[in-house]
Amino acid sequence: MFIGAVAKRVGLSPKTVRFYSDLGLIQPGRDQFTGYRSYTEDDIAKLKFLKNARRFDFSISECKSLLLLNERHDRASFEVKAIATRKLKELDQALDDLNSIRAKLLSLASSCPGNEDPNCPILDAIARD
Amino acid sequence: MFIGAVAKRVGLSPKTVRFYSDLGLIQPGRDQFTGYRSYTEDDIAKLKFLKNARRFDFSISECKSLLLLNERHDRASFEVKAIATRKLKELDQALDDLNSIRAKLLSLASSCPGNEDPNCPILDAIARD
DNA sequence: ATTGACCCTCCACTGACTGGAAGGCAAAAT
DNA sequence: ATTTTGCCTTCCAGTCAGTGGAGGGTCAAT
Repeated sequence: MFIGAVAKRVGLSPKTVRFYSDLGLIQPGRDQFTGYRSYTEDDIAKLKFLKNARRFDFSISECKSLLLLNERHDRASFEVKAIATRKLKELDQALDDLNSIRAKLLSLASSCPGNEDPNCPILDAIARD
Repeated sequence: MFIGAVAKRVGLSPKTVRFYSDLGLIQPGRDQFTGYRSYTEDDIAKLKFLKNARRFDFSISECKSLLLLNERHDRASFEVKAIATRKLKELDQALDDLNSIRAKLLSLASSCPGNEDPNCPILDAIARD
């Protein structure tokens, strides 16, 4: 199957699929006459795996590791869990940061009249030394 | 004041301060003989403003708008509040996304034994079509 | 005279793509 | 028969907000 049809089936853009093949995450064959990238069902399964892994905010590099673990049948589940746990920590950190920002901004926005008047506690807070 | 001292006082790297002057966010004068960027107290206040605004996840472009509003004394507070409210929506969206990711990943990680065994529900979930 | 601490500009890199130009190939519409 | 369309290819540039480094000028102290 060629890249356009593959992309549609997997739910990625052809650009992204090409990008993943440039990175060596997937090694599609080539049509002997046209030079088109040619994907097997196995390649397509890997692309789906990548798409799903990316949705968990795993980096490309982490996705590569997970892909390898998925193929390595003598893996240990703790190897996978370690990656997931590290990602969870990152997510928790990011959530804490965003929550803190959100709370501060919400409080400032709430105290801002939002009228024609120039006086604005949001600007005051940002300008505060 | 020159860029190194300014950066220290504001809490940004000299690179970043230079970057902001390249973007035209701040227009420091130049030392007539050395060509060094030369910052007034006003410039330093603006840099602090930028640093604080960036901490709220405002983009550089939004920071520029906020900076202009802060200087424009005939502004209306609703102009500022509109930017803040839009950012709050973005933050809420990002938080929802992250929370959903986190919940799914946590549930998967919890169901993974994390032992020497190859069987792993995390990989199973990612590989699932 | 030289060292060290500043400063300058310019280029390249990050991550994960996206957009677009320029061109090849094959089938379908005119 | 020709043109259009719709694939596909490669390569270059841009996104965002910086960071890192090379190569070189300036200044005070040693």
